[in-house]
Amino acid sequence: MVKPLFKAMQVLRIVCESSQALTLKDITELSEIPKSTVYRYLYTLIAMDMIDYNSNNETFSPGLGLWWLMQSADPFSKLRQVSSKERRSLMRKFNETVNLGVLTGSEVLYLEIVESARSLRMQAQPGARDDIHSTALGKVLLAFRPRSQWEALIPEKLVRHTDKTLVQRNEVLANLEEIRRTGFAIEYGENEDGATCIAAPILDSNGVSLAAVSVSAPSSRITDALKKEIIVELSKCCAIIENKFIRDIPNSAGR
Amino acid sequence: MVKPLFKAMQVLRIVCESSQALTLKDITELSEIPKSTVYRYLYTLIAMDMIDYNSNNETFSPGLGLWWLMQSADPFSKLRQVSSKERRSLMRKFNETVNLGVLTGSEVLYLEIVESARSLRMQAQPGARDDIHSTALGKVLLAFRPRSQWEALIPEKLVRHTDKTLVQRNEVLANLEEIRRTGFAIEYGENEDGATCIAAPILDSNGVSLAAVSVSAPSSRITDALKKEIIVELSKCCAIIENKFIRDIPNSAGR
DNA sequence: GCTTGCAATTTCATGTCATGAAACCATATG
DNA sequence: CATATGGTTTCATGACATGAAATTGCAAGC
Repeated sequence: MVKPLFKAMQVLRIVCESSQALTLKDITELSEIPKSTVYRYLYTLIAMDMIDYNSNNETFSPGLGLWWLMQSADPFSKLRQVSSKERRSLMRKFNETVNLGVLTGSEVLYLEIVESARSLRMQAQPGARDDIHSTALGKVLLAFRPRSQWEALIPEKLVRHTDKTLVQRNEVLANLEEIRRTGFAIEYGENEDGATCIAAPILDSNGVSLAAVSVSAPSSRITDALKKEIIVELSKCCAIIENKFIRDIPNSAGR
Repeated sequence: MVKPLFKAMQVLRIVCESSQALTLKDITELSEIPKSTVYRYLYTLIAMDMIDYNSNNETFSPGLGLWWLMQSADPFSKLRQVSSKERRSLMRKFNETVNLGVLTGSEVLYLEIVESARSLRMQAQPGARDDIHSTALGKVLLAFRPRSQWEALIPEKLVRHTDKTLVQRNEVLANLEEIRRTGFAIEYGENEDGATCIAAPILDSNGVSLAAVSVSAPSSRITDALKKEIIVELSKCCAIIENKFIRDIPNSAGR
């Protein structure tokens, strides 16, 4: 474990996670690392373009270097690109918000959101996270993982978000079984009151979920007929993405 | 200048810029840093989630940590989000590819591209770069910068991309003046044969270009009438984005 | 204009710890 | 079985990261 590297990354993280540009003093305090040390880290990171220095107000902010790194490194960029058209057309079809998410750690991560044009619509920011057990996206992602992961990711004690949240581990596990059978997840206000969400998985060639797509809308708008239609279109959409993705993948099958 | 940090960043960069996952040996050779040192860097970076280790084939690839950093740090995320709907609707209006770009260093950087659905269409990848002097996007971005920057960014010797490329500095400077007067740039096959591109700037409150939007299409499809229409719609689009962006900005006016 | 305060730089003696050669280990290949 | 290849660990060495403290630079207050 290389200490200067470790500490410098903390500094970088602090700079990146702050919404405002920070001064040396700020960073020193937040990181609890001596001033002169932080100073040298910053200096080095600036030389590498990881951090920008604004000489007007003597503040530090995230630099373009990171962006360059991501440009080639973003593990989801293929997924996003490949799926972008399908998700957009799905959004237009029902005029409801369409989300793309993946499992990270024990949460769902929203990668990208195509918002509907309606004024009453579901809203979230890319990068936001939610619990697995209370979202259709989360449950469908987990359902299509090896069952050995289920127990690890669904703890005994589950956070209640609304009246309808499943807080019993057994309930959730049963739900996962059903999702795995039917191929999609549906959730009525378990995560947020009045919000319904329908999700389907994007699977790799082994049948393990890579990502999932969901349509989320105010419960009031989701009639039974519409629900059926959404499920059909959503499944179609995911199947197409799956296909595209698998055909596109050879370049990531290294050496 | 903190050496371990500096070298570790090189390693990180190598891992990120490679299209395949690399082995320790690969990285050692590419970075020309001793094996054991690279090993420790990698180990540390893995602990920080900046790099992923795949134990199956003993390879290293970019990790999620970077993605998290970018999530909050991406200097263009606001611009992208704020402009996304306008650019999409512009694409639909003419069914031609719409680009969003910024100036970095002495090149144009394509931030995001909304592709038209036509089979003959302009294509580029986000993160791609082009010369300033041969693209509408580049010229419009530079035209709306202080004139003092013009000379610095337009060298005496200009690279010729096609028959039509302006390779005389004076020609380009005159062109910039005109663009500044008219408010948009148009380019017929100066960068690529048969490709026409029309661009307009997104300006900050001082009239300096932050970014630019362009419509690019095969020259054969761009009639005079269509050209005029595109210019009108493109200008409208940019004006709307400008407005949204300026209204949204307060949170980035730090401390 | 002088002083005071605050934050950014720079200095420097100290000893930590990053370093890389070499040894070691695990696995594949002939 | 021998050999090679690449990953992992060890270890003595001294380079260099470190942080306290001094210095500079700037701005506000008196």
